[in-house]
Amino acid sequence: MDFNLLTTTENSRARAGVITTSHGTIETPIFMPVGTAGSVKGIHTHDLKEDIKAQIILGNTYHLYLRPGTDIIEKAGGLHKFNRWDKPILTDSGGFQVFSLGDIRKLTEEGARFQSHIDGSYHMFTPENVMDIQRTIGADIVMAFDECTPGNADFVYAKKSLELTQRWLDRCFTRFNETQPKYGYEQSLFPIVQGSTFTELRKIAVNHVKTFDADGYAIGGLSVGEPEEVMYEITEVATAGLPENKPRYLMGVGTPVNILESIERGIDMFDCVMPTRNGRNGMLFTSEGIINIKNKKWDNDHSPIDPNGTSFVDQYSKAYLRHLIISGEMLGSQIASQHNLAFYLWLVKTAREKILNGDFVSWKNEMVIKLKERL
RNA sequence: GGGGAGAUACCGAAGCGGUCAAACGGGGCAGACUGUAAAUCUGUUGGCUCAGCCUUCGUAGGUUCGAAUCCUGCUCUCCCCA
Repeated sequence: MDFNLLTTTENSRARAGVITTSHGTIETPIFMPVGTAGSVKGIHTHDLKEDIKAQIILGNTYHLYLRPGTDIIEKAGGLHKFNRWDKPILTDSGGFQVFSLGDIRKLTEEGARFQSHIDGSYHMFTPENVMDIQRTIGADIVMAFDECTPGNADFVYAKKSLELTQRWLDRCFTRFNETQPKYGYEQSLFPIVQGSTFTELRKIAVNHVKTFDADGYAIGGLSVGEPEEVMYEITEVATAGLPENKPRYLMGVGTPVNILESIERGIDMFDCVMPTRNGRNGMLFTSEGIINIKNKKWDNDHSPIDPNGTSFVDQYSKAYLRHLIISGEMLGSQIASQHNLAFYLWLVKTAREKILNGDFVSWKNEMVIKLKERL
């Protein structure tokens, strides 16, 4: 994998670049739609590619391991073949599930013992087997197995948690480096910077991950309950310390505003369930502001969902989409998800253009005001 | 013609003398959602000059300190037998 940093802006840390992988290039900053169980919920890969213009999508180690199971994915020839997505894929390691599954898991030095949310069966994730599973899934970018520290953790816990993540990272790289890709193309391992809301810990984490000459670096443990200003502050601390010539990935973020603010702070890659999950639940992100399409005021509004939208679904009317969502029609979820994803991709693409043109910051400041508006 | 059952808030449906403005579902309205245990979850749903008051349980009366709940008349629905 290769990263070519094209430009940085003078009055901010925002940057534009190109990542080259075995499955094609990714123009950064980029948003990566989340396809947890091997599918971006409700969206065909055809539309992902042709309409939404996604360049890379996510899969999830935990979910794919439990179902359908790595043996089936291996038999398929890897996730790209299994789900018919021939562009880059990134898999999350399951670290976030270790965090979000709460009381059905237990952390030890060895790894995370957890119960399947599907059938309650017991499983063990270790840095080693998570690397092996991700080798089998065959993602272009695989994530280190970490503990996603809660946003409200105290210093003592956060420090302990970071140290565990660091020891696990060493083991991840050791295993990763002693194994080979299974399908003939290169894979890259991204370490994850933890340290919760503590600047001091984040700096330690950054210095640690830098000791590995990784193809890219992720920042995790944000947007997990801490105040937004803290998230921005920590993002800034992290990007300031990370290598310039490698992509930086802010995991799990976020709202359109979060994304623009984080691009300004030097982030290149994002993923978030928000466009799809909130879309299914009736929330639309548009260039004019946020729409809750379930609200009664749209019931007789026959204007397009987003007149400036780039997706073909944007020509459906608000009244029709409201009807579909209210009626529980699956097409409603699909249209809303597709619109939101197309909007997110438009947003990062436009941000990129503005960075390349040198007028990112002024554009961003205007956009942020609009994007916060509730229509 | 004879016998029986029933009418409760937007809909369905509990309640069967006080703790009932009335359970529960649905529908309506609103909110939440950030590396997806989410096509999920939460709140609210008679009115008002709102820690109180007013109007509501088919309808008109009655019994009672007190009724959606008991009694009588009326109206309407449904079922069975002729």
